[in-house]
Amino acid sequence: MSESVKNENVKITLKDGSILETPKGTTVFEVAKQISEGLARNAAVGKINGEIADLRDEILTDCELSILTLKDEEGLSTLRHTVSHILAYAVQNLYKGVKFSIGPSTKDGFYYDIDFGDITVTSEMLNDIYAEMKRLIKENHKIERYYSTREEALKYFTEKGETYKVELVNAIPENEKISFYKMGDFTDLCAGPHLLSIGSVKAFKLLSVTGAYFRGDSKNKMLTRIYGTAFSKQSELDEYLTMLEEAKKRDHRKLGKELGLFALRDEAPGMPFFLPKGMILRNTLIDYWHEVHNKWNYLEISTPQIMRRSLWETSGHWEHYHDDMYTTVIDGEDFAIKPMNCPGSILVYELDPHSYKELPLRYGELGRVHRNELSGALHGLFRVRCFTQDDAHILLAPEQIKDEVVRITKLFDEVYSLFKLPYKIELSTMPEDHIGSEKDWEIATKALADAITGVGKTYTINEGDGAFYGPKLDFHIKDSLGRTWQCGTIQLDYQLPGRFNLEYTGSDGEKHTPVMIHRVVFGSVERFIGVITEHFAGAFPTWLSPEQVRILPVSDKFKDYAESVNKRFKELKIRSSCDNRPEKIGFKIRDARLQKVPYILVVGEKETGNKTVSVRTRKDGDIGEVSLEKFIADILEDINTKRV
RNA sequence: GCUGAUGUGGCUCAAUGGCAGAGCAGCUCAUUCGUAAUGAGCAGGUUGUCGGUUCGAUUCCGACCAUCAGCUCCA
Repeated sequence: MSESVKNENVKITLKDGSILETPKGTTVFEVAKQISEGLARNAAVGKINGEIADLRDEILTDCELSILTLKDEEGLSTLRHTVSHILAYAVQNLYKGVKFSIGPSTKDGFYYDIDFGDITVTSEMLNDIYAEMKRLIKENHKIERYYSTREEALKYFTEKGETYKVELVNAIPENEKISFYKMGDFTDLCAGPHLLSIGSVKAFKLLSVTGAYFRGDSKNKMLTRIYGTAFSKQSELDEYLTMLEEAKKRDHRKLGKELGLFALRDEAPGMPFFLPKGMILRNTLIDYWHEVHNKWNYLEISTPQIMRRSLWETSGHWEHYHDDMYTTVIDGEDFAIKPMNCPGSILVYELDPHSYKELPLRYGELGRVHRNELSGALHGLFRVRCFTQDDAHILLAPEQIKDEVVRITKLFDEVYSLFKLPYKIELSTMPEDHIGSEKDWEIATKALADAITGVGKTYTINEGDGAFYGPKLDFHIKDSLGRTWQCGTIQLDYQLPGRFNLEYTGSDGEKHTPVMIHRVVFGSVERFIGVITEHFAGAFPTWLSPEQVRILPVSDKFKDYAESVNKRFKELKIRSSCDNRPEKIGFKIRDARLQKVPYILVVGEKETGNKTVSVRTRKDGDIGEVSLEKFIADILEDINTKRV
């Protein structure tokens, strides 16, 4: 590599802003080594001009360089990527005749897709593979990078019978270099970057084996995918594994059953039943939604479940969304059960002529939609076929977009903050299957980006993931276990209003076509309930708890006092109940604790005499005797401030 | 939809080519109790559905349905 050096001075701006000048012919890697021997030895990875790169053979002038450690997000993904190659190396050593596909890092770890031929991979085999990986790491193989021509690469993989790799080489665009990484006897096609050597891998685990299609296409052969994860330190790996266990305990499907929130039945796959307690939670959430949307000047509407085919043809859904729609025939004509609420809102807008003075016009709708999701994709409340979008369709003038998106972002912030859910914003751009001109898409995409930058937030770009009618902003919230969920979206739509010939009269007296914004905060009420169930581990904040207080008389003798307290709570609209069963107090407490009731009140002789209650909170346990009035003041404050 | 696994009282889980079992929950009785399980008894099942093999199927085979882990898709 060094013989190809022909650049002038290397002038590098470091992460901290300082500038480093080095003599002619220095590679970035050498600079990196100078800056921090330790870090560079492990990672050999940095960001050059903002792009993540393998530093070992990059020669650049005037670049900005930041060296990554294994703790940085990108450094960690490099580590995981390398571990996936070690996995493949171990498999190559242990099993003959296997063929390799790809082995990338993912958000939480890595995987490698391997064609094991007729062999079924068992968990014992995972143990063997793990042991072999450990052995290889101990041998601390160096990782070397080199390039080859397309012909050489094809020849190499064809001779080895690596048919998947041949396909992968063929898929590499003409102008890109074909790069290989070699560790010991294992050579793999890979764009990198990778660690310098594998000895620095300290903590990894193989997690599961599943099937996955080559290149994600179900027409291709199903390969064996081995999942694993890796961290820079053992303690971080342990923490992650603990988190996985905790997540299992919090599974909303399990909690939903235990707490009596919702149920799924074979008779309606993917269409949840809400049970009395789940209904209280749901209605409380919806009451809050009304409160917020009232405050931000939304007008609530409700539109029909089933509408005529012609409507969906005009909207484009009949053509672009048909596979996901349930259809029916009424009086010999085709109808569709709505998969989206937007066409309904448009019909409402069409009822009257509109002036620019009315805009932005914000229609809110808790619209129940049905989508024919793949049976294999159904999952509790997270992926269902029938759900309620907390939808809104905003019609406005193009020049109002930025301000309106800013307003929506503020509303979102208010809602997510209430649940203590931090979030990240993602901007999705034009997909292949789209309607409208590229020019319109460009304008729309820029408007969204500008609004977010305008409120001082940042976003990442998700190329080609927009809806078919426009670009969108997705809000990914992060729960208490650090998992992310896509909830809110703001979709800009220059297409639908035009398709329906919507108009408003401008200040110039001329007719103009409004722009439409589709947006949801919760995303789906059902899924949001699933998310917060896991986020709070079923211990909902008092304002959301289906049962806020449970009163436990110590024995039958104190039932009357318990009931009088209960009656008082009911008058104050506090959700309470009395556990009058002839059981011991310990038993009743256990039961109330398992149901995650935020306040448990024990009443016996003392409390009856003093007009007090003995309070046991979900959070702090037994906090002793408190006057009834004081308790009422406290719980009302908890509820009214929606304390989390 | 695809690949693989699973399906046994309300729940969690045993067992078996020959009468299906436990714990919890439920019901009854006794206990009236002070901060995470009082005791005794009773009841509860066409083993997901349909078909096949068999003297006999819950067990073996097939189809279907659902669920789970993924792929894919997405709120």
